[in-house]
Amino acid sequence: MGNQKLYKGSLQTIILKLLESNDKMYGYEITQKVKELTKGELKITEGALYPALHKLEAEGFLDVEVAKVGNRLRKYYKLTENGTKETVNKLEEMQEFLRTMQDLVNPKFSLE
Amino acid sequence: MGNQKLYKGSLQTIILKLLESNDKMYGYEITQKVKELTKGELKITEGALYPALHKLEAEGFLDVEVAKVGNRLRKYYKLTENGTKETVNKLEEMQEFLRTMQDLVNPKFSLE
DNA sequence: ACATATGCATAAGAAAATTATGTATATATT
DNA sequence: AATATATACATAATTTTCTTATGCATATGT
Repeated sequence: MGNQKLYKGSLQTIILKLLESNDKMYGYEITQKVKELTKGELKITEGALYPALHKLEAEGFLDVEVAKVGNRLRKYYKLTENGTKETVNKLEEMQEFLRTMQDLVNPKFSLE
Repeated sequence: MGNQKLYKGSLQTIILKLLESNDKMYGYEITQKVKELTKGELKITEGALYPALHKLEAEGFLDVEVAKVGNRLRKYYKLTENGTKETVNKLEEMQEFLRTMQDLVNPKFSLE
């Protein structure tokens, strides 16, 4: 780790991508999935996650469905129609960012 | 553009990388170089750049040399010994970040 | 009994940017 | 000659996005 700050700005995209792949997920599940997929490199904190989910919901990109499992509650989030479009946009932006950054820090041809 | 916020957290790494490749550069030159290398996708603002340079200098990663060109002054920055080490570290962190992010948003095998 | 895991949430503070503003010289355009 | 754009530095106010701390509650493992 130590490079957590590089992830600044990418949380929304990560959430949207996961929901595109998994139909519906709840908050805690997202934190665990990210930890698993990144082999522990990225740990999403609740202080970042829940506000982000609320914001995406307020913007109309996510729908919520509350479920009771045993005696505990879960809030399942899924993409709205607009959320699906937004996901496509965000993923394109992310790809462009990754390409640009790759070229900047590890240029194949000596551009600089 | 529109994805400027994804670059949050990567400015220091970009500066260090450019100085590793170009020996010495001044602030305005850095903004132009980045604009050129990213084909206009990333525009570093002065409000971000100058404080970042001052911070890197204060941390002992950069040395400054003031030059007068015509009637205007330039501040040339170059890596110190520690700055060179820091650059290696930052670039490794960046590579790991880029790999992880690539796997997250564009997995080759269906991991999710 | 006690620690850890599951599950939600918000508040205080820090970090890193954007936007706005300021100063000054040099060059190109009308 | 006047005006706009480019070059060159800098800082202050504000915003965005996160971390850290805290709070509540249930479930499970030791």
